[in-house]
Amino acid sequence: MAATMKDIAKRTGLGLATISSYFNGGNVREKNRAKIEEAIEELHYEVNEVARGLKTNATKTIGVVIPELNSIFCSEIITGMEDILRSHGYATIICDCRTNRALEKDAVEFLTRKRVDGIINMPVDITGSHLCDFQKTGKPIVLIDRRITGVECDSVLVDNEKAARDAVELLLENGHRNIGIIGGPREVSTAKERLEGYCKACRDAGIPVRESLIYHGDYTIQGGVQALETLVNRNQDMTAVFVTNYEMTLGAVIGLNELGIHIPEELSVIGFDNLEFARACSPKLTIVSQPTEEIGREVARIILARLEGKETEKINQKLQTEMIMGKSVSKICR
Amino acid sequence: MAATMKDIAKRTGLGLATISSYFNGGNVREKNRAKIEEAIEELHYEVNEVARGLKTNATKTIGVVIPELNSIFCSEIITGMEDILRSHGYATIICDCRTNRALEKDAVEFLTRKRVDGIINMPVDITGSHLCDFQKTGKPIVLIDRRITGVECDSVLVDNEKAARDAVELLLENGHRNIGIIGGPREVSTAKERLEGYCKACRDAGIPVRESLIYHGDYTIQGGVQALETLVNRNQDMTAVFVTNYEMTLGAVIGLNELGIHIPEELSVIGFDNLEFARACSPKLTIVSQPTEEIGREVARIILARLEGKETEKINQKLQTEMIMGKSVSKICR
DNA sequence: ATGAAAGCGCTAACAA
DNA sequence: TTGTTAGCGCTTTCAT
Repeated sequence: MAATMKDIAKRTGLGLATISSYFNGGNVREKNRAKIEEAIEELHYEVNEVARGLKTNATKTIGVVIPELNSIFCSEIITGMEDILRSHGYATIICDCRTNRALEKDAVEFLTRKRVDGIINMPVDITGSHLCDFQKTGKPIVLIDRRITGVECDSVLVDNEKAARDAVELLLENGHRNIGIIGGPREVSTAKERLEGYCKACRDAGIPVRESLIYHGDYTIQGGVQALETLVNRNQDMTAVFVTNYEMTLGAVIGLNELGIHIPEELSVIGFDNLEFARACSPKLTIVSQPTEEIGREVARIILARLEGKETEKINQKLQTEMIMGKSVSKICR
Repeated sequence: MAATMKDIAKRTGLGLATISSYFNGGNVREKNRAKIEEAIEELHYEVNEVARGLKTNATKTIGVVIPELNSIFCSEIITGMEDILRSHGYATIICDCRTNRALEKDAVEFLTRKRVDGIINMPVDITGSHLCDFQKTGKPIVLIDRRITGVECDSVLVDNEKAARDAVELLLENGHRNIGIIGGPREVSTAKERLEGYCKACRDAGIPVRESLIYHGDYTIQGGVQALETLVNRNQDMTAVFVTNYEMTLGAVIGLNELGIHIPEELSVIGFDNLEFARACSPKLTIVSQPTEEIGREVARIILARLEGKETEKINQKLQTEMIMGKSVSKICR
């Protein structure tokens, strides 16, 4: 068995309170401090955070529930976030719910039993019903990327409408009129907002929105392949396509590749996320880039503030995206 | 405050042991069972796993320490693994140590304090010194992907030598003689083995290994870009290059792109991992593909077996890779 | 089948 | 500053 504080007390002849005080930054006489440190060394003592957690009712653990770990948008956010949280003594338990509402609910219950101090969630269930019980514990919840209807809590989102508007306007400026969009699932807020940006940009340019140019994808690679094929087949006059997340962008490029369609001569493309992938495409892909690092940092900052009891008003951060110019958009002269 | 077993006891008039027995599959009279269930419902009771962990000396939590979460090889392995572990009631705390030995050591100590029941590690420190103290607890450690020298434990590896040999032999069969390799860090076992496979294949074909064709990269994207540029510059006669992980493959493709070198006319390429990226390349990239899902499954299986006290002998799994044919290798006629 | 009580390793209130 | 002690919520004997 591992050494306990009792062992240290016995070995040093001190009381438990002194040892505890030592670990919690209290005042301990220099002599005793040395004794304690020696004992720790000898016994290879490590604080038992489980026991501490039981007593303090705080596990120093944050639960993270996301749709797909194996998605670069998620993993980039988590990387930065976890770094900060760990440096503040918090562990993160990550639950990948495979874009499945039932699994998402399971994950939150699981984390509730684990008594995590807070939950960070990129929600799949837009009603937020999976979070209701946890919220009753009074512990903080921070939402990433997507809005939900049922639950009021802090969130870090991206200005998706503007992101899409920027992309579509770039295409319009280059003379494109028949622009396809590979959107996301109808119920996901980011997808709605991106589609809305697309529609607004078109309308503002006096171009009627045509249903056949809109494809509601599922944010997966294979979905992107299929979306591209469908759009190409049913729109002979389409000269450009805007793809609204990374996985589908990858899928669309695969589709174009396998159909032998050349970018940008035959079809202009604007993708989403993953700068490095964009650079690896030939010609380099023009993309909308989300500030994943910043999202991770902000989420960490917000939940830490809540855990320390700061911040009273709801925080609803909205971050901006950036267009990264490549060579995948051609100029059309009429 | 959340409800406790005491609250249920009070509400049902039963003793604590009965409630506990109910939760742990013991025999409880049907009448009482119903009463308990009603109370759970009413009080929104959720087991406190922290308290349970303190008592049972098992947290039902596994620590995972990896070099980079934001690497597809890692995230694919973790995805499958976490799925299985969670379905067995285990949480996974993931620590991304940023390919840094000091952070890796910190992570293991952190997990030790958290009293995780076991550690899964894709090691950065090849001496394994970061694992020594944890190993003394008698809890299981499973290594992924890389060998270490100091510590004896279960591992799930890949046959890297064969993987590299397959790739190089394919190039040789197609008439290539001046084959470059973008290898990994000298001290990492996978890199050594892949380089060894490259060297053996060359020697077996009667081709002397030329130092200038070997680049020791760092397994990062930017490292891949630089490696490719270096190899191309110092080997005018190089007709093919073998890249030994995904990030560097992405980097190499970026480099080729930016230098305007065509695959495979000017340079044949064999990459590593990420089938989808390979499909998105034009022409489709030929790659060595590692069985990430299987690795994840095996790791989960092994650590679960250990946790249940099964398995006595050290397990050293070695899985095979697969060549996925694309069109990035040209045939050279002489 | 159920109840009473001890104790897992820690913190914190109180006393000294 | 340091020691004593109660108790966090659970499991687990040991009785009954």
